[in-house]
Amino acid sequence: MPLNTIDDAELLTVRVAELYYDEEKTQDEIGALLGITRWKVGRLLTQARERGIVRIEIVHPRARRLGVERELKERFGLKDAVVVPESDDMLSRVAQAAADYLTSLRPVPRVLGISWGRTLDSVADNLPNGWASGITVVQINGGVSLNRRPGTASTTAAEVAHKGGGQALLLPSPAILERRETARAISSDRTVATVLERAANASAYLYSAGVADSSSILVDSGYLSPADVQELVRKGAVGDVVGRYIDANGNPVDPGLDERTVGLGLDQLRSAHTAIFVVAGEPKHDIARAVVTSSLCSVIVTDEVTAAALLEEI
Amino acid sequence: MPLNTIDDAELLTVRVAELYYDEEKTQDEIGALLGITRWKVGRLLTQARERGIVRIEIVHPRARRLGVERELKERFGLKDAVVVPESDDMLSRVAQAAADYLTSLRPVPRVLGISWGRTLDSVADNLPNGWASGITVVQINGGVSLNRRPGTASTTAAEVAHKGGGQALLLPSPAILERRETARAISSDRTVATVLERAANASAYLYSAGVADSSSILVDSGYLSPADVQELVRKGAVGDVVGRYIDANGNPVDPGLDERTVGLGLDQLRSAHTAIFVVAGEPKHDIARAVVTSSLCSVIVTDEVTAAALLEEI
DNA sequence: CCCCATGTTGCTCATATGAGCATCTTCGTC
DNA sequence: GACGAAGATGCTCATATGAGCAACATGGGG
Repeated sequence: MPLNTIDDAELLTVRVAELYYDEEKTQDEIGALLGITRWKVGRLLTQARERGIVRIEIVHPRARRLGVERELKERFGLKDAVVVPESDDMLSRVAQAAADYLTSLRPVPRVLGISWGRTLDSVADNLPNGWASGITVVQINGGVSLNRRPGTASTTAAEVAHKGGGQALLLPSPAILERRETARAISSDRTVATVLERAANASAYLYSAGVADSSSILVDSGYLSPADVQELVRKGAVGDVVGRYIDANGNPVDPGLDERTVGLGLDQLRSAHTAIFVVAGEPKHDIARAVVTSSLCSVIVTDEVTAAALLEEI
Repeated sequence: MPLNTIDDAELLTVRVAELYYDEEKTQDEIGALLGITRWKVGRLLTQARERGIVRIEIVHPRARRLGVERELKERFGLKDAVVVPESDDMLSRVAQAAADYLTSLRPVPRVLGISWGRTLDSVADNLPNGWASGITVVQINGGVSLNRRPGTASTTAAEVAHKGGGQALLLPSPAILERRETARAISSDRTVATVLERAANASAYLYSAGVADSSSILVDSGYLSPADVQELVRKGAVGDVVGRYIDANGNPVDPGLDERTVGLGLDQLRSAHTAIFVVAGEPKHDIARAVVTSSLCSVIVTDEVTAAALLEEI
């Protein structure tokens, strides 16, 4: 007794799909061959695609997932979304995609505000020379000098500016200060205030986010101790955006800390016309969710795993 | 410096492919969107398919590999070939395919000669009831009674016949006898001779092959000892076809043994109009090669791994 | 600097294909 | 067995697409 789990119509569908896609026969020919009308052949092919018997895949390092992008845009009211397929090195794929996006962004931004970190670094690396002409790149959060690896924060901005045939405007301030008063003072100092003002008026922003754990670049750079981060997590922090720790709802998790942080405010990001959020990797799913649900970005660039996590019904 | 390994034209190709296959836009629309003519879009799509950027795959347990089938037919001058994609259980996939092939074979054979073994068993299992009407199934090589598992050889033929609404003609003889004279005697005995004669005039044959090692069903059934097989291998045996051990050139490896074997001769198989050879699995690559290169079959049913091995240039 | 070889582009036109619709089956309900 | 709903089928017709060709760019040798 053959358990004919697979029904006859399905087998026919498979044969039709083979003849059409593998053998490149016309629907007419296939109809003649199998003794069915060409319309039936056409319908079977539609079914085959719908039911996943025929799988059409675009295999390329720079391929994107337009279907998922559409879903993201609809679900979170984004202006745009870029989703790249899974791969071994998703950070660089996503960074590449972000660089592509930036390059083809119209109108070309005159002033671009950027944050810094490993992700932004990678984006800078992937930008082609001449991606813009006469761009002004403004750092939107502090970060000079304290880093162990020299100049991470500033070189990112410099590279982006250099490749865009323009100049970088660095924020000459630590990311986080020890006392609120110092933060206020430095923010109103002319050298810093000027940059913050340019940052506030940037035509577009490009930034990433950090995870709330000791692997954060803010810990690495010495601004926070692992214990500080643990405390923030206890208070509900899921990660940081431009140096500011937020909870799942996108609100600063520690107002005191927030006041000690120098850089663009979250609300300025929220009201920006173009705020491109670049995020890749499993550990950043929570912070990514916080960012998109609280409208911190208008454009997201990410990998399909993160996108899927964001789209999961809760 | 971005190492632009991927050239711009290729990126365009990818975007076009995405819009066409994922977004289901027309070539016209894509042209308008990307500022190129629809003919260019069409050409890029052709390229994308040729260069493997777009991969179209038919995912189905009963899918086949028509491209490989064509190559096999050409390379080995076969009347037909059936190749199924790789899977966990290739034996049953191949058997399923063989059953499908037999069912759709035109003209429907009146008399079908079959061998026996694990592969043929599986084919029988996969045949649907009513696959033919009034078929006569003739066993083409000996094999009664000695088996440990009762009746393997005969039940296969019986099942094929039963499902085809006909009757089985069993070969009432051991596969291999101890003395040449006994083999001659039994072959000319009326009960056996009649069957052999029907077998010689069958309108189609369906058979598999065994590997020349101790896992062979001929060893399992007690006709040969592992030592016998070792000796045959030493003489160049790659496996057996309808009980007869052959070398890589398709010649009997041990004439003495061959004379002691009861059943259809290899030359009768070679001159048959329709000889369907069913073979699956890595270990049978060598015997499969011997069969196709020495024209023992006119039709092969196999898996794509075996097919690829056969097509490898030597 | 010119010329031919080679490849690329935009086109015409024949063909392949899908949308939309009328008709025909099939099957469950009364 | 009659009836209607849901689905399958074959068709017309507008549209999408690929083949084939002429015009055009490109890029080495002379």
